[in-house]
Amino acid sequence: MRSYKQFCALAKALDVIGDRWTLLIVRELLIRASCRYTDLRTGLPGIPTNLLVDRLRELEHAGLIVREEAPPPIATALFRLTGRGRDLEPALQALGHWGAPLLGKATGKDAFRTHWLKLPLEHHLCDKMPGRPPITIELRAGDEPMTLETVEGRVQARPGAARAPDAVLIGSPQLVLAVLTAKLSLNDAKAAGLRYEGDPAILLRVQVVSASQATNRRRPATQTVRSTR
Amino acid sequence: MRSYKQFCALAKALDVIGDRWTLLIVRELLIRASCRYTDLRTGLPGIPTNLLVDRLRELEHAGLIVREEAPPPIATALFRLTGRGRDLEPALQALGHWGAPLLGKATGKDAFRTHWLKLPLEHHLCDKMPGRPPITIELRAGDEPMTLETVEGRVQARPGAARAPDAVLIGSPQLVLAVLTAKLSLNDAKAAGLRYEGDPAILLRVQVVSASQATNRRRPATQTVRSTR
DNA sequence: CGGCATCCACAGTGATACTG
DNA sequence: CAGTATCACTGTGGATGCCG
Repeated sequence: MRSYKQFCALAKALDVIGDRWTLLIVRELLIRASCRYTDLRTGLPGIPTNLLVDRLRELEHAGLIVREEAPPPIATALFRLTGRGRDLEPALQALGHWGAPLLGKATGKDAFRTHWLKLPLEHHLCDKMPGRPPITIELRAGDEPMTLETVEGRVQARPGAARAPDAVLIGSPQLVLAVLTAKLSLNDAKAAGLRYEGDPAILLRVQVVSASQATNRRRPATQTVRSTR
Repeated sequence: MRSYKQFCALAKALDVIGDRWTLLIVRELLIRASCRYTDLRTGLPGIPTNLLVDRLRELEHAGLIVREEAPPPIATALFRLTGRGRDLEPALQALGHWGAPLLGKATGKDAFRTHWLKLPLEHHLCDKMPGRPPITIELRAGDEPMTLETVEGRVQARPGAARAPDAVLIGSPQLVLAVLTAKLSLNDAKAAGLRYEGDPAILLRVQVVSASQATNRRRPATQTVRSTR
């Protein structure tokens, strides 16, 4: 990408990550921590292979990722974020938060990968009863199942099915997301085609509060405005 | 911009603001609140005129800005952000925060506009002695002076010189920024060419604490800004 | 002068085919 | 599997022209 040649932190950031596809590659690596080339391709439907290679080289050169040559069990190179790359997470979350309303008018023709839910869900959901025994919720909304688990008051998401889930949500990504973020009540979602197995109280325990504000984030000493009211 | 066609909030956000120059236009409107076409051009050195027009139309179509036709005193159209547009500020701040370290290796050939300092400074600085009488600091680092004023524990920046500043910083953008964000001590900065007029204690009152973390943010959800006094 | 529209050379992108 | 190579196309940047 051409540089904007402006002495401005935002412009400098865009000089590095403003290229098409770049932030989506970072998204994949934030979700997976360690990706093979093929993982990236399947997580980035639509990217031309030459662009993926170009971007990986640029990201490596910019110090946001490293390519590691095959630890013995695997016969391929792995890509992972450096600390500097992981530092982009707050910016990605902010952009994702801003973009969330745009998911409403999704055409249904959009590609979807279940693991894309990981960042927004871990960011917005939290365990409201951290004292109780942990729970497990399985989501089936796309190419593969995803499991939510409560851990120390937070909610962690990982790809794969759960062994003995306390609840299971089955439906379109739109519906599953709308229910978890409380934009839709469970009953409304059921009416719209969602299938729910398990005690409805399970859902309430992690469901986001006001559909817009929540705090699941670790976040150092000084915290921003807390929405008490 | 072509859509990524992914059911992902980040991808949807990039569909809207991922185009080249778009976020920099939003930056200008966050700084100025109301811009003429010419203000945008001078605030965006390097942008081709046709691209500016294209982007303004796209932004208007996407509902991030509105163009208002000339309130009588002025004989031109004005552009301003909608609420949806202003909602991008956290994302811009996050990206700017991430990009800040890149300003270190600036070539000196970069363009600079003093008003670009407004967002980062208001975000990072705060008044550590909000009980004391307010103070005023004038910065001279680029095309025009900029004035910092303490208001209710926060620091506000506005373009223009101060009438009776308690301190004046004169030097390159790099130096002025490094001193205010405490990446450089006042003495080191002076040695590097900064000129400082006034009591050094004035600077300490607003200078950022740890060079990385600070909280100056407004945002109790009630209202945005009533900038014009 | 402010606010564009037009033209053109070229770099970046996207789709597909090919290879070690 | 992990890329390279090719090529049509589109978006960008730079210049310049127009008009009230």
